[in-house]
Amino acid sequence: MDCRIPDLPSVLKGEGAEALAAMCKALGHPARVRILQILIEKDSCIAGDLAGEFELAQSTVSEHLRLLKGAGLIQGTIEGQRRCYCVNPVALKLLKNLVKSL
Amino acid sequence: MDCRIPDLPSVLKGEGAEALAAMCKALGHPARVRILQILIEKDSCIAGDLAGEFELAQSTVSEHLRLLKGAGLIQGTIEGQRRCYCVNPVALKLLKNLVKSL
DNA sequence: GTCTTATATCGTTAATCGACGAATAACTAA
DNA sequence: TTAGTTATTCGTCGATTAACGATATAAGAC
Repeated sequence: MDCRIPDLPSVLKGEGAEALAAMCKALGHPARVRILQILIEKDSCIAGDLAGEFELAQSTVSEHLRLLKGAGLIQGTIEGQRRCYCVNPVALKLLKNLVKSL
Repeated sequence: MDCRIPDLPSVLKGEGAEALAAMCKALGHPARVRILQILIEKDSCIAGDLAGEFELAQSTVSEHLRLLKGAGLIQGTIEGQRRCYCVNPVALKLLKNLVKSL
C-alpha cells in the first residue's frame, strides 16, 4: 500500500518509439508479462510470493523484476522485511497510449 | 497492394501472456517500432525503401524485418523484383487488445 | 544467355539475456 | 547478539541479439 508513484526512467521520456521499445523489451518474456499481470490484478503491492508462482529459481524471478523495474513498469519499495512491488500506473498508461496510437 | 492476410504464427495462438511476450519481444528495439510505424502509416506495402530510412546497413534492416515477420506483425510478399511489406492487421489488433486488457 | 538491381542469407564479432547456485545484505524474532 | 527469513547481487554458463561486410539468390533488363 505504501507505493509511492515513482518517476519515469529517462528512457521513457524520449521519443515515442524509444519509450515503446524500452517497455516492449521489458515485456518480451512470458514470465515478465505474467508478473505484470499479477501485479495489476492484485492491485495492491505483493512481495516475492511472486517467486512461488513460477517454476523458476528465486534469483531468476528477482532478475525479471529488476528488468521490469528498469523499464519503469513496476516499482519496488522496502516494506519491513519484504519488498513490496506494484505497478507504475504512469508507465502502464503510457504503454497503453503508445500502443493504442499505433 | 497484393498483401494477402497471413495466418498468425503459432506463438500468437497460445495463451495471452505468450502471445503478448512474443510480439513485445519483436517490438523491443526502436528500429523495429519505427519500421512498424512506417508500415502502418504508409498503409499500403512498401519495399526496402525502409532501409533508406535508417542509418543501418541493409542487411541489418532485413534482419529486423525478419524478426517482425517471425512474430507475425508484418507480412512480406514478392512483388516482382522487390519485396512488399505490410502490416498484419490481425496481429496488430491482437496486440492492441492484449495491451488494452492489461 | 549476361548484367543489373533488390533482397536475403552467411559468417563473424561484441554485447546482452536467461537461468542457476552461491554469497550477501537487511530485517525480525528469540 | 544470534539465528532464521527474505530478497538482491554476484559469478558463470550457454544461447540469443545486433551489427556489419561479403556472398548468394531471384527477377527484370538488355
